Amino acid sequence: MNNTRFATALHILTLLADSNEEWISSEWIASSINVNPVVVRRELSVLNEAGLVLSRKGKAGGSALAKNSSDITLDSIYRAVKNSEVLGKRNEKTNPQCPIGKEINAKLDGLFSSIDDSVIRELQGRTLESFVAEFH
Amino acid sequence: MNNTRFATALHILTLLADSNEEWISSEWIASSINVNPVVVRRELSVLNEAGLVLSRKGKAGGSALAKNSSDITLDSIYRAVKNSEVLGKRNEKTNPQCPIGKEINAKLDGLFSSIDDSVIRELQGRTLESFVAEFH
DNA sequence: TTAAATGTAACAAAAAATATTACATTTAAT
DNA sequence: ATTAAATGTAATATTTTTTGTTACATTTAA
Repeated sequence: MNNTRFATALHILTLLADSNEEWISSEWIASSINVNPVVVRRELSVLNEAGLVLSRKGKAGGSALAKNSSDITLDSIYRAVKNSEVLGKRNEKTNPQCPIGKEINAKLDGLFSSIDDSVIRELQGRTLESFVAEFH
Repeated sequence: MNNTRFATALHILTLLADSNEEWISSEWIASSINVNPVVVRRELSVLNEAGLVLSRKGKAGGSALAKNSSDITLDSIYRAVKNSEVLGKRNEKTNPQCPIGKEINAKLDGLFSSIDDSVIRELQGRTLESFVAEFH
């Protein structure tokens, strides 16, 4: 994760959680994050697929949380936006002639996914509600 | 971490651990990983700074582990190569007019570093020796 | 019918990661 | 001493990833 997707997604959800059931526009969200509205809509679309937000089109459209912020744990956000593993990428063309090169990616698979799992577990213990509660 | 640096570093160290005290060349390491030797030398230099490997120049030069593989925990490798946080980057230009935009990066700091810490702890429990032992 | 919103494709630009070239320096061995 | 083989590293190029932008079809409330 060398990108801003998690920060963007959590920012979006924090605004929605803080908006008293109002449907807020991507334009408005974008101005808080200070990124292009299209970037926000793209992320909203991902969060929608993950079942975290609802959106509606048309005049008076916008987005809102799909469930209570106490029922949204941070791991679901992470999972929705994650596009790489914690320990990064493997070298894909390791030498099959070399005993180490031949096997290392299989070994890395186990390590990489167990580290990823530990992050997921850590995030499962935190809710959007408690994150939002940190703001006053 | 959306790069191959951890995989590359661990590959290098695995080869060194497996090499019976021989000093092996970056050329040889590169052919196992299948990357450019300069990439290997750059990473060796980082691992050297971290106190994990020794290198010597000249004919019959090469690299070797600086300490026993049982004394190398994976977190030291991770720390040496890590150049981004687990949850990625923050949006750097959030809106100071917005109550959320104004504070979110401070809140993310706490979250991001506690997740990073949990990864470090997880990696501390694993040694290079036991990783290498998985190969036969 | 119009205004204001989403949804998304297509493309552009910027940033990050990786590869390559070149060469100075070091050191062992002949 | 000279040579061969290695590291160290700067400079640059290329590729991949990330982010931004433009454009426009579609939806919906007023």
